Amino acid sequence: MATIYDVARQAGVSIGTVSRFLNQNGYVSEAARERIQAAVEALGFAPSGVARGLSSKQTRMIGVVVPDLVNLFIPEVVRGIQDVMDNAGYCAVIYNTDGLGAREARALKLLYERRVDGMILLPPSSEEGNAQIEELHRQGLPQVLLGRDLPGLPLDSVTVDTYRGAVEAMQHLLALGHTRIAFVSDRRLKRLSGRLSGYRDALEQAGLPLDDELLFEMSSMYKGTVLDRMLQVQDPPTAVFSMNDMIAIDVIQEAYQRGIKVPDHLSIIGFDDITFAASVQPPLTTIAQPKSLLGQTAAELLLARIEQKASLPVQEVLLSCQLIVRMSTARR
Amino acid sequence: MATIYDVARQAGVSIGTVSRFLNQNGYVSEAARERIQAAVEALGFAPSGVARGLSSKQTRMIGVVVPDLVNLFIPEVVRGIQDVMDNAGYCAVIYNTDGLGAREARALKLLYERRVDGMILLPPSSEEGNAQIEELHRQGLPQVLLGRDLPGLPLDSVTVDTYRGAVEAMQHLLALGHTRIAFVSDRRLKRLSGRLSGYRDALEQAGLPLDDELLFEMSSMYKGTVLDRMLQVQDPPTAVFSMNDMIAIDVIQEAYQRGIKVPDHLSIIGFDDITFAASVQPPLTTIAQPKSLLGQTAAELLLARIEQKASLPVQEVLLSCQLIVRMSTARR
DNA sequence: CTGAAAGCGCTTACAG
DNA sequence: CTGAAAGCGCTTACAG
Repeated sequence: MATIYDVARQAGVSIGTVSRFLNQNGYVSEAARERIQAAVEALGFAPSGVARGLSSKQTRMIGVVVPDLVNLFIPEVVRGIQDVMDNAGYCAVIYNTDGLGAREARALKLLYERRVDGMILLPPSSEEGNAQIEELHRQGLPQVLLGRDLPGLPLDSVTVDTYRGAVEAMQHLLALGHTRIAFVSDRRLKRLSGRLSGYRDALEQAGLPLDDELLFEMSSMYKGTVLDRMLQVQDPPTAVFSMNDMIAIDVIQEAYQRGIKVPDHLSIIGFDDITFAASVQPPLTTIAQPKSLLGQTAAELLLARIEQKASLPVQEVLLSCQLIVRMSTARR
Repeated sequence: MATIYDVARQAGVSIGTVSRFLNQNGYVSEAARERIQAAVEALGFAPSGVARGLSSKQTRMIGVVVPDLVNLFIPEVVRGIQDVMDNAGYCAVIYNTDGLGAREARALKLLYERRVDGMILLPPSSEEGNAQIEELHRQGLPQVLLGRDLPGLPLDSVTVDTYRGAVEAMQHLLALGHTRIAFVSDRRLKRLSGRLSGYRDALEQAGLPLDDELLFEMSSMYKGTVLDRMLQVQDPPTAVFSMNDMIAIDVIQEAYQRGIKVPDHLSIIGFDDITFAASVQPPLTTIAQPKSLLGQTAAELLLARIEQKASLPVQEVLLSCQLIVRMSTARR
């Protein structure tokens, strides 16, 4: 593999000159330029990012820690991150944690050893992970939180106002005349409490009672029976607010199997607006999260932080959701 | 940021000894061990992967070039790759090409500059990309092709026998008594021709005519009208073999909107078995691809290649598909 | 068991 | 405009 020495020798100049040519900083005479260019091509020379990283103290790599790539939501966020980073000349190293605290801490450590210039961290948060984030922050590593927070640490972050989104989802249902509205959550996503607060507050504001019987949890334990449980409630719900689209789609399917028509007999609204939301039958009414924008914003915050370090004040960006009305909700 | 020099000084040994301790090769006295360990912890020392990479000439990073992360299929494959690589102590740098030849070539070049120890390359292939692959192969970089081939280059590869899968899909439909079977493809996926060949051969073997009128293309241009076009054929199809699940699901939705019952009036079979296939209504009969296994196998081939380089014979692994019968297909 | 030294392939002042 | 030299933080024989 050709090195800068090979190029220098073949072009009859010093490595310093080749370096200046490569980085387009400092002067290089036209004559030298041409010879170097020719040598680079003849040798198929590609400068070593590793050596560069060592001497320049920046790798132009960033770490992205995600809970799961096999989830319709994450890849779109990652896409947004990569688009921005790619443009800025950075590579993204993606690490899966499976939502496990131990793996999160390990991912952070490994990425740090790799000397990434910064990191973007997605949920969920764990104690081990948080401790590691704190440690890295102390070491001066730029980090941006995406969709999660870590009280007490002055870190940049981007979040979606899911509370507001939940309120909007509820207002949509309320405006359609529903008064018995179920909330379906997922045991693993307990932390996403903004949605539940929005559900509660919207109900309260509408002067409706908060009935714990209308709170359901879709766990593997119960899988496939949420709807059954709903129907057993006296004065059963006429509408369902699901904490995410995946769950909403499962409920739609359960309804279909029992001959319950959506939205005629039951209205269902989801959350996220995953790619499939528009393709199910009936197309799902949902609260869209700005997935790509989330990623892009996080990337931009990180870039700014990498370039300015401590001199920049901490930024916390809050993005808003959007109600997408499709066919799964109707007047009661 | 602490370096190996800081650790050595604090522990009262030379950096060579610290290095030996870190890599657990060579002897280090018990006394030295303890002092070094203490110094490492006190300083929060994490050895620089960059410096390591430069001197050891291996970065323990691999590149993964994918067409698109926002596609139910890819993330699962990537997952399989990461699981294996992670275990072997490698990081995966993922690069998106959007299926664009120019971006593919660029991705390869950038990854090479980063001195990844090897790469796994997913479809589609492009001329620019192929030229770059050839160039890198000449430079001695280990590369594994996943789900694609590049005739003429002796590269390791893993592929799924989609031809066989297509034949099985067709045999399933034929066994149900269908004789007029449509094939729906996607303009962007023209290259995935194994499926089409399987469709044709199965028909031929069954002694059925090959009717070009039954070949449809789902392109954005026609989007939403495939079914309409199908119904205009005289003696219209009673079953549809779709080149992938996404398309199959779109067709199901179109059918639903026109009041055509699946599978009563029309049987539909997909390909891939994406996560959602089981969640649509009716649950989709499909040909499952071993997504995670594809990734794992590619990772294992690459690992072997990295360790043994040229001494290993070229390996070409062919994985098989599996028919998953659900509810979208029925007797004619 | 341990240290001194060279080397990995670049960048970056510093002279000239 | 250009070269010589130091340095980035490790690994790896080589002596001892």
